[in-house]
Amino acid sequence: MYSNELVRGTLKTVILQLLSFKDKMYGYELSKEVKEKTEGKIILTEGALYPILHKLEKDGYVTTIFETVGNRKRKYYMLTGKGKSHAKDRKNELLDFMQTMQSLVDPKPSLSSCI
Amino acid sequence: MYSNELVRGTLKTVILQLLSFKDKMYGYELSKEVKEKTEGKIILTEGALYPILHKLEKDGYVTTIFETVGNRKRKYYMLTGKGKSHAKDRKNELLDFMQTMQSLVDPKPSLSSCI
DNA sequence: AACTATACCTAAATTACTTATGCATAAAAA
DNA sequence: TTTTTATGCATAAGTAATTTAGGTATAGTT
Repeated sequence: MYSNELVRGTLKTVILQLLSFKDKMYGYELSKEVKEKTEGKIILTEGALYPILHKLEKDGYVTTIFETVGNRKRKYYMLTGKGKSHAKDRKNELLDFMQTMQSLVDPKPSLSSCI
Repeated sequence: MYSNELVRGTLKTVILQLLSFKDKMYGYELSKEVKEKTEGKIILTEGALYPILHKLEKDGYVTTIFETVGNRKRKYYMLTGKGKSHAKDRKNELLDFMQTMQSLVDPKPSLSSCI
């Protein structure tokens, strides 16, 4: 588990990115996916998740539909055109930021991450 | 300029890392260095900087000495042994986190960053 | 004379979260 | 059979790292 300060601020970008990989996703699914894909190192709690999703909808980045799958009601989120564009921007900003941070804390990085 | 959310949470790590590169640094110097090294993309404001430095001192990660250089009083910060160890830990956590984020938002990264 | 740079500091406000709680259904374990 | 775990949604109070805005002082620049 990473310290909260580090994860704070990246969650919206993560959600936007995961939504861009699929046609639609629901909240619980997003929560599970983040946990699985990060091997439990990043936990997207419900208290963070749902307010972010609601804000994305309010800002016009996602639209929603309810679907009932085997007696379970799910609220699916889908990126709008504006949302897809926003997701790309946020991703590019994050990648740029991480490169800047790399050069700042590790001026002479190893090439171990390269094939 | 990156969005505040993104930078928020990384500043303490950045400061610890910059301090680990030199024997001693003072506040204003840290502020200038972050701005220069990131080409203005990360601004370490005084309202963030000084509280962080004071907390680092309180927590025993740095010690301080005052020096007067040409009528200007500077407060120099130096990492303690504990501070050096902490700086390494924070750096490793940040690098680990960034790798996790990379794989999360960019599952098939380009190799453009490799030589 | 006013502005910019150097150099330190603090305090109120913001905000993205954490923690805690609530509701409902279904499957698994005790 | 009763309780825990998993699924699925949601909100609300509290926390803490900042931002924003202010203060003090000296020195060089316009």
